[in-house]
Amino acid sequence: MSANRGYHHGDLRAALISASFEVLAECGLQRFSVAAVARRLGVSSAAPYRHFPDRSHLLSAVSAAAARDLRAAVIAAADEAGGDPADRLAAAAGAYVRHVARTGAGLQVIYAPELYTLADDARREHTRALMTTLLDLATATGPASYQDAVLLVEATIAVAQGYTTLWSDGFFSRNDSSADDVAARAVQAARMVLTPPETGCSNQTVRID
Amino acid sequence: MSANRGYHHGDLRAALISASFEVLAECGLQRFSVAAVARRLGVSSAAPYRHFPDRSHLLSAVSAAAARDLRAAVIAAADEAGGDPADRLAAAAGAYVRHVARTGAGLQVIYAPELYTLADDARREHTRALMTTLLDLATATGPASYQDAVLLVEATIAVAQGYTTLWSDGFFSRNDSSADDVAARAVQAARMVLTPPETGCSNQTVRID
DNA sequence: GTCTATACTCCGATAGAC
DNA sequence: GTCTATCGGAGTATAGAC
Repeated sequence: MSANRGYHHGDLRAALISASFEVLAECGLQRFSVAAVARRLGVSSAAPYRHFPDRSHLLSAVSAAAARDLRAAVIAAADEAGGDPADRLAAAAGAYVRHVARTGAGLQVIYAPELYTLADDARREHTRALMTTLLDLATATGPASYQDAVLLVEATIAVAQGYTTLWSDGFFSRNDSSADDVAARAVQAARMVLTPPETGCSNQTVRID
Repeated sequence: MSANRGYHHGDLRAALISASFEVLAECGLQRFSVAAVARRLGVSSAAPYRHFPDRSHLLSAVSAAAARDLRAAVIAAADEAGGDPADRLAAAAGAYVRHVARTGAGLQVIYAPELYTLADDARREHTRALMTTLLDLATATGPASYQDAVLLVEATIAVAQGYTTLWSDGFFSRNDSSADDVAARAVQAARMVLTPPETGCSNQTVRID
């Protein structure tokens, strides 16, 4: 995995995907460029095109990897959250915030419009699995219908994405809020969106601690 | 300002700001360019630089206008929402979604990192007024502290921004969901985040109706 | 498989004519 | 105040050497 002598990488393809996450985390999708990824790896700007026909195909591979990793993070967070279905779904919001803070590859990347026309079965499969996982978590909370389960997933993702955007756009002062702080706030907010207001609700306002 | 002659605009400065919103709505901040704004107005790519020293200063003026318009929309939506403080704050989320869908200038533009170093008193004043308005709405819901009011504003904006991003990134199928549909969902979700779960809560899951 | 070199496009910004 | 013309830089992508 290290930079090698001469000019060769052991596995430039994998290295390109990995480095793409770093570029995304630092620059965002807006300023993502194949050239920047190549620079980061110390290879020429032409080298990536031996492994991906164009920028979109690289991004598609990144999207697939991001969906796979995010799904794993969501599952892990849900299992850590315990048995309550709403807690488990809300935990997915926290996993999302932390994942995007770390990798820079959120829904903007995973569902980037420019990838929609691309035929990439691996990516399709990973994004489908991610959505299935989220829908399963939502269904477990006992919505009245499949439609409602979809709305619950939407709400959860919207909360997570909202806090993520606020954080990455610098709306929070970076010094005051770590990614984990923001993730905790997202979980709290998601939990409230998902909570049928009846028994055992203790919070009066949105709080971190 | 000046008279119209030949290719001239009466007020190119104002026209540039207005056209910037259209470019933002179509391309997003990522692909926003001074050149595209000029093209849209049928003027040369050099013309904007007679009115703004550089791209950042144009964006700063756009940011100020966006903050002013968004604040007006928030106030109007709150007044329409009636007397309940939580309803009024939740209505701000809907106003935000509709505003961004229409103008393309959300927090990513209003609080764009590249504008932070710029000294633009007009913009500062408008963004400050917007935040004050939101904090006033939050304070009216009776948070335990100023800190909590800030957190309520954050939660409201996060929900609104989340639904907005999901919509603009094509996560919803455009055919199934209009901007107003999405705004309604955002209001519903925001209302639940803001609701202390005690009396009179009827919704079991997130619904539009 | 990676390099160098290059063609092309787009953008930001400036200079000078009118 | 706007135009034409132009420079410099960055990015995508290709061609051909090794």
